[in-house]
Amino acid sequence: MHMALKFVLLTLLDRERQTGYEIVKTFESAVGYFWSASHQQVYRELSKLTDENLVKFTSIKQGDKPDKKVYRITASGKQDLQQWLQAPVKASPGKDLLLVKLLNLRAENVAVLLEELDRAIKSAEERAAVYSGIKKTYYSKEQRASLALEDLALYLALKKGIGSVAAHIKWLRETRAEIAEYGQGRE
Amino acid sequence: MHMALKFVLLTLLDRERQTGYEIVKTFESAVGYFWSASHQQVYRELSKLTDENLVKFTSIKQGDKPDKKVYRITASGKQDLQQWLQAPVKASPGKDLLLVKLLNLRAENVAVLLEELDRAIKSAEERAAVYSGIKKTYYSKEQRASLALEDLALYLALKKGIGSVAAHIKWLRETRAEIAEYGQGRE
DNA sequence: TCTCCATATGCCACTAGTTGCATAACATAG
DNA sequence: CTATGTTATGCAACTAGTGGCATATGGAGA
Repeated sequence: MHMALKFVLLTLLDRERQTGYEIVKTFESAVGYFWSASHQQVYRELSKLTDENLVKFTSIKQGDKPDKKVYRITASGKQDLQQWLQAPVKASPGKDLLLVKLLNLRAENVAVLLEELDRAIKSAEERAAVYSGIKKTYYSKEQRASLALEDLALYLALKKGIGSVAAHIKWLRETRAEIAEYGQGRE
Repeated sequence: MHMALKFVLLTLLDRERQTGYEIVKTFESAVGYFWSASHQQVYRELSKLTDENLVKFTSIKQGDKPDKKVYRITASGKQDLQQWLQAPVKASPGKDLLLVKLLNLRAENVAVLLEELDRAIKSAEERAAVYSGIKKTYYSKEQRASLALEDLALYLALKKGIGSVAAHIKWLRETRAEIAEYGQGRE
């Protein structure tokens, strides 16, 4: 079983009617933190989903802009989506090139790997700050108290992001310290 | 810049000479927690790396088993690897189908999503137990004290795994509780 | 004019990943 | 004998992902 993008698109179109362009924009914003796909992929998949009658579109002429196709999920599409929801998600083992780089750890590579870790720390801290800002702006205590069930997912995704980036920063710092200590002559 | 598997293979062959089969086995054990590739991919890539003179192999006849090719990295390969080490790693935004599923959150899907979360909690707890067992078996305090620099990477990978699975379990539990609370009629 | 940006869609060629199949050598169990 | 497992390698077909190119409509700036 694969076809993950299919179900991502069905999910998004189940929430609201959208153009391919809007979906691509979604992947560049909120959803982009936990899914992404190029516009070529999106249009390719939408075309297939249309052929399979899982979605349909309405063409709309826009005077000031190019024409657009607004897609919506069909009843068949809803069925497929519901079946997918019932099926267990297979967790995909991640790929972490930073850890691969650390496999190259030996005396002559210590400096370059410490640089990599410093970059990673900086980048992770920036990401943590972004998440924190999003939380403050969109999910204050009051805003969270009035969140509808349908709007909870993005908040939960944010919480996951916050928790995992914090754990990552913790690990990065400890790793950096441990390697720097080896570099000091421990080995 | 892509070709990630290329550098994973160069890294592994820089550490020790190996057959394609051994590399695949590596992806099924320790390294598999942070990288993976099918045997078809491995052989395809090894073939390309050989054509590009980044690795070379020695064919060995084995009486009781099929012949094998033992690969090793060339000087060119080492150069390529070193250049890659100097270059910043691009963090790839993850893909999280569980979060995509949560986008389907509404009253009629609460039960099925709670089931999914329960499965995820169970699975994550099992993974945490595996990591804990590995730490206890291979990385006791004494063993860690005598770890060579070259052997640190797998320990650091384990630490990362432990930290991130803990954060994940925390989030899963909080998420489950929050959704169950909505299901109790908060909405 | 060109370049960049926005909205909007699409084709093409290639790489990376997946799945199925295959061969060769051995072993064990039913 | 078949089935399963191991060690060992490889081909083929397909899907998923990436990067480049393109068109169409508009805008702004150098």
